[in-house]
Amino acid sequence: MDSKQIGNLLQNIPDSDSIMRMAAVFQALQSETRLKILFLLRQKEMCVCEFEQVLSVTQSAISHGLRTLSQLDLVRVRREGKFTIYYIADEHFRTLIEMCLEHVEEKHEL
Amino acid sequence: MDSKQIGNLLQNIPDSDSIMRMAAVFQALQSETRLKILFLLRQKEMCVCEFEQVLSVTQSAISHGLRTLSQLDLVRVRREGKFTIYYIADEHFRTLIEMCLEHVEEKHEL
DNA sequence: TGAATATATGAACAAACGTTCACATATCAA
DNA sequence: TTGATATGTGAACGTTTGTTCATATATTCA
Repeated sequence: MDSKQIGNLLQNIPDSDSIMRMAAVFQALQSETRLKILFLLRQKEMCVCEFEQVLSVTQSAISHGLRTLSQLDLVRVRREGKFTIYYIADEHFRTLIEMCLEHVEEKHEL
Repeated sequence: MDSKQIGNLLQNIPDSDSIMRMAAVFQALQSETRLKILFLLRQKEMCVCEFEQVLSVTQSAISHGLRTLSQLDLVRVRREGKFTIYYIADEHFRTLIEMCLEHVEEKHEL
C-alpha cells in the first residue's frame, strides 16, 4: 500500500471531531438502562417518576442516565409544574431507535 | 400510571436478551479506534498490517479491536496466506455504517 | 532448517463507567 | 409556612474498558 492510497483511505473517514461525537453517542447507547429509557420514550413522553415505576433501578440512576442522554441532545426536557418530562429529541434519532427495534424483531423471526 | 399501562409499556420494549445484544453492539461502536477500523473497512477489505500503516495505534490494539468486532459478527475474517483479511460482515451492518457517515456529513453542511 | 513477516493473546494498569447513597433543590398543596 | 412529592447532583465504589508490553503462534521464503 503506497502513501497515496493511505492518504486516500484517511480522507474518506470522518474527521476527528465527528468520530468523537459518534463514539460519544454510541457510548450513551451502550448502557442497558439508557436503552430501556429510550425504548420507553419511543412509546410516550415520560417523567422521572414514571420511569421509576417501570425500571428496576434507583431514581438517581434514571436521572443520571437521562442527563447523559440530554447532554448529547438525544432527548430533550420540558418542565410541567412538579414534573420534568423527557422526550426523544428529533425524528432523526427516533428513526434510529425504530430501526434498532425492527432489527431485533427481525432476528426473532428466524 | 396504572399497572395495566406499566405492563403495556414493558411489553413494547425489546426483551432482555435483545437489549443485551444491542448494548454489546453499541459498546463495540463506542471506541474511536474501532470506529476508524469500520470506516476503513467500508472502503476496502484490509489486513492487520494495512491498518497498522493507517492508524496510529499498536498492532496489538488493532488486533484486539478486530477481535471485539468479529466476536459480535460485525466483521468477518478470511485467511489468505500470510495475511488475515477482515471485511464488513453483511450488508445490513454496512448500511448502518453508511448511515452514520451520511449523518455526520449532513451535519457538516449546516 | 532459520530468519523474517504477520497476527493473536494474556497480563497489567490507568482511565472511564454505572450505580447507589446521601443530600440538595424545587414545586405544589394545605 | 410546613410536609410531601419530584428531581438533580456529587462523592464513592466496584467493574469494565482500551491500550501497551511481552510473548506466542503461524506462514513464507531463502
